[in-house]
Amino acid sequence: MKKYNPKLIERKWQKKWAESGIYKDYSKPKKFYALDMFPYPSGAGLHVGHPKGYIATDVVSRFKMLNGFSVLHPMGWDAFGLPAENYAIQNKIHPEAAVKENIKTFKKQLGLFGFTYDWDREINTTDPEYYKWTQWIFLKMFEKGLAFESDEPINWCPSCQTGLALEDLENGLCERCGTQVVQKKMRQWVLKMTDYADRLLEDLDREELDWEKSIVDQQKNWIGRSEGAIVKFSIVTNGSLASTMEAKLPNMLEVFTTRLDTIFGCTYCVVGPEHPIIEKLKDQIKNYKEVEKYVIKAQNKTDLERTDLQKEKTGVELQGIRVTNPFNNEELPLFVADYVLGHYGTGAVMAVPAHDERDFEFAKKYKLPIKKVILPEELLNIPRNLEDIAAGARTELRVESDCFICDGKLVNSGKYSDLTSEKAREKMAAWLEKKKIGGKKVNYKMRDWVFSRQRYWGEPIPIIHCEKCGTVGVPEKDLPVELPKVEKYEPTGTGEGPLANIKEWVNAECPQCGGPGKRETNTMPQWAGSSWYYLRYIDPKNEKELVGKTEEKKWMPVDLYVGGAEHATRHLLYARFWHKFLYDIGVVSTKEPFKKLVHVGLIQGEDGRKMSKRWGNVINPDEVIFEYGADSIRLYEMFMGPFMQNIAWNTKGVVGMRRFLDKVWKLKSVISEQRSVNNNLEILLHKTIKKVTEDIESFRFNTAISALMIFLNELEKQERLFTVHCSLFIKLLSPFVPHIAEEIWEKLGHDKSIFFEKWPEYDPKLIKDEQIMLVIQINGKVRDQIEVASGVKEKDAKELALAQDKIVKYIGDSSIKKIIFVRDRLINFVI
RNA sequence: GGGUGAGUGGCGAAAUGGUAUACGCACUAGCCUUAGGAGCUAGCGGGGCAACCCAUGGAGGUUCGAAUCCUCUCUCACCCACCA
Repeated sequence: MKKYNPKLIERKWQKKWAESGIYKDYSKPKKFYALDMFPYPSGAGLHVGHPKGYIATDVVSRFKMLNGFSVLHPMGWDAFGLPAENYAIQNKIHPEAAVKENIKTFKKQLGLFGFTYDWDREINTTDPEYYKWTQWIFLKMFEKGLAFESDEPINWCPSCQTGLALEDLENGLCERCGTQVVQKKMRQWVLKMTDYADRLLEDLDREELDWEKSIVDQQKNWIGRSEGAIVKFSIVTNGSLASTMEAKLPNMLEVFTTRLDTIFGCTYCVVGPEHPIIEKLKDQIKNYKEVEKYVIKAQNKTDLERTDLQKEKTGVELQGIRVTNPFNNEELPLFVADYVLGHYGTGAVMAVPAHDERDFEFAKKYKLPIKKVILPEELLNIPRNLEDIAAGARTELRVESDCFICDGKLVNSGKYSDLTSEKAREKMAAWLEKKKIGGKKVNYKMRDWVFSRQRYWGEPIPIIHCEKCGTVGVPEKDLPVELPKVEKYEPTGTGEGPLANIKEWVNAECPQCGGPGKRETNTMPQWAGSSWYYLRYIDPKNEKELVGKTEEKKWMPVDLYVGGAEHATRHLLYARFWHKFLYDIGVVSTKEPFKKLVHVGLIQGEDGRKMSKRWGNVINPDEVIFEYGADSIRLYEMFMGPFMQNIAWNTKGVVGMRRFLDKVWKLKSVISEQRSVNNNLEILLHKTIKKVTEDIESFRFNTAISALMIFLNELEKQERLFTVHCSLFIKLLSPFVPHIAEEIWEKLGHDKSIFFEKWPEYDPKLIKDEQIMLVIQINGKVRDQIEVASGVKEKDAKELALAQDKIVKYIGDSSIKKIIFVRDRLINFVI
């Protein structure tokens, strides 16, 4: 018998699979679309952590094939964007060349694992034939008014020299390079994602959406819907209402609040430093110099400084300006303070120090009045019975500081006093609406998507600026607008993209009037191409449409999507947004793109830290495969623990998997005859079929594999092995370790691939043991166990149990108070 | 500060109200071997000669019975964070 030699076997089968194209049978009636988050091909190549998710989708894909599904399992490259470009700049290669090189490496590395990818469907986001459609989607959004130009200040990374979306920040630092982001006012393309906020939120609760709770919660949190109200405070300047229409001065200050019930406790109002009212009322503000100084200082602060929770709150009163609370006509001071954010709500708030911690802090510092208008309900119904107090009935009653931020009952609130917070909010909002000075309003934390980057390596935005016609979309027939090949592509830092330097590219005819125009020089962000790629796999060669209708209907939605949890609020939100837009314009037929979403846990370095060059703890899969074989690493990564959990790599673990496969390999030589007998092994086999089937379906690969190991251990104890047992066992193993499974299958005398076989079904009659071990407990403690026929009745079990010496001894003279009998499991005597 | 999840042998972990520690790694002893980063056999939570007792971060509770459910508490990880 030859030794198990994974190198030979794996090369042989990978070649055979590629030649025969067994994975490309898309003719079966049932479909399954298995998708991995495609990688961006970095220069470092794959480490052992990357393939974990890919292995899982491959296991499920093969499992589904065996269960009679047509399986679409594609792979491609997300190659635009900052990481690829920064890598190219650092290594002084053109990004296009770098990407080409890196893809080659990645593809070679992935090839070693024996995945079922249909490489005919390979896509690359930097391919003009691909980004033609990315640009097409942008144009459609532009046509519908969802893509527009804006001059709002945005987050600017001084190191990457580009604007960033809110989603690209980590604690106010650039997510890519860690540089502090600054606010910069500049012309930007923005996608109106907030128009879809409600649908993005609501559809997360759709029944057919089988997503992990943590990711659903993260998205909900990010979208951040909050129901509140707008209240208009009238503005009083120098003692009179500022409604002189001639001067066009604003006469109302709009604030947003979720706690309208606390409005009688409002003792001042605050606007953020960005608020336009400051500029507009500058002549009325007595201390304008001081105010201006504060505003400039606040604007120069980085986001990190400004949002630092530890820092003390600061602000300046706008002297000469007062605002009036419409509910009680009280005149209140107005402040500017940078704890109020310009971009959320109306950029202005009513401050209620008694019931908001931030206002409380500010009011204490500036000695502003604090007026209580909400009391905890418990305080109003103090229990008469002192014993209740002793019993802890009032543990809920805790007023730790003078600031009470929960709902309760209103006091000192005019006709609204004695109402609960919830009721008061309803009534007050209704009153505001009646008086036309505000009303209910829903706000979102999520902001529109800042969609332009001042960089070279991205999809050109297909827009031409014409002096006469303004911004004009490039006609569909002229797509793609190809990214020009240039020598110099470093960022300019001026706010224009590097493309601005290429005169012959920039100057273009206006598609509308034929006059001189200039091309848009900003490019799209990294996330553009990945926002719809799953659709292109379905119909990658289609030149006329983004995706053909028939093909789209056949494959969508994606049945299984596997990837890292870090994409919960960016890629997954952007993709859902684009998908909903494509649904609205009739390109796709499903409301949501991804049916089941599973996130893959990180594989950390052997030192428990994140695998990275910096720590020198990177494990290269090529070397592991060279040493132990692809099947061993596949098996190990699925066995190492719960799929979603982060776990440190341990090469010793791969050794164990190799030992297991060595034993599997040896089995084939001792198979003696083809016969089935009904014995314990048969029962175990059917139990194993059940367990492996269920575990693969629910992503519990680790326990599926352990069941297979238990079965092998049992097989090894047998004197004679029967072909039927071994065949079924190999089939169960095949999704995990396809190469060795094929080889053994062939050696067993089959001339067709094991993946043309049918997945084994268990016999429900066989998974019931005939004899079971019945546990005997006394007062819940295990004291003995007896072998009895399964399905034994309580009466018989009791008799048998009470006949055991040990039990007799334990019970002694005590009387049995109660007997608990759990069928086929235990009998418990309470004495 | 908010959200989510998790704490079980030397290590990765299993068990979702019913025999805690399956399976794998590491380790120990023995066999085989010129040798072993190979293979085989046995052992492997702690204590005890034993009968047994004690153990799932900690403290209570519910239950005939709790790693699992409830209350409090400690620790760790990830995500969000002045969102009014």
